Amino acid sequence: MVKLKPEYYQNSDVIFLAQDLLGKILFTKKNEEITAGIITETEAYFGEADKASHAYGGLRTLRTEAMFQTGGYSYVYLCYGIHHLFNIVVSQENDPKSVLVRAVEPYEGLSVIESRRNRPASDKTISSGPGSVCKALGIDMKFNKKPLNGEEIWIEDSGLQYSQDDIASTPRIGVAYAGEHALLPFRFYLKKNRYVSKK
DNA sequence: CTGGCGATTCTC
DNA sequence: AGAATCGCCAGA
Repeated sequence: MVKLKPEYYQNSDVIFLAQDLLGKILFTKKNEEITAGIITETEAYFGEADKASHAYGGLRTLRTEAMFQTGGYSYVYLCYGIHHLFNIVVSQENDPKSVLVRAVEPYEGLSVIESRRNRPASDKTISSGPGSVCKALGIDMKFNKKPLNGEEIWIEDSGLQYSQDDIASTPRIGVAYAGEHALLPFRFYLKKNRYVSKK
């Protein structure tokens, strides 16, 4: 397998990328331990015009700064004071589009993932939900604004291909405040995979 | 400076 | 159903 190249992420079609990233494999290396998961669920945030995005209206602050970088970087932030959430920044510089990774299927370093989550890898809740993904793969704020083709965190192309029939789409989770954008069907997941936050 | 709240999860 | 828990942002 090969790491996805920076050009892959510089596509401005975040709706396409959110679906195309399903089946790709997210790796992290922390304390010399490598863990990885197959991406099974994503959400697309389409930038300045998206009322559900942290970058709505072009809001550029210390927190959202990562999203304004060129595609191929990470955006990690803390939610509810407890949970880390991991996003893939896409498109070009100053176009703050991103893909939130909401669930993965454990792929490598299973024993490490199991001890981080204190449950067996066969339990589908081990890495379903954006906070759980980060805990399973050891992602914290130190992983913010990192290039996704580096040595700490990266994504590989598994070669898996899916058709539209394999992918379900629903409104995004937890964005009821986003007015008319709350209902847009920009959450995507693999229908046949158990490791999804909710069907 | 201060107050309210969030792209959530776990436990009761 | 409710708690945990804190950084971020808006408003004063």
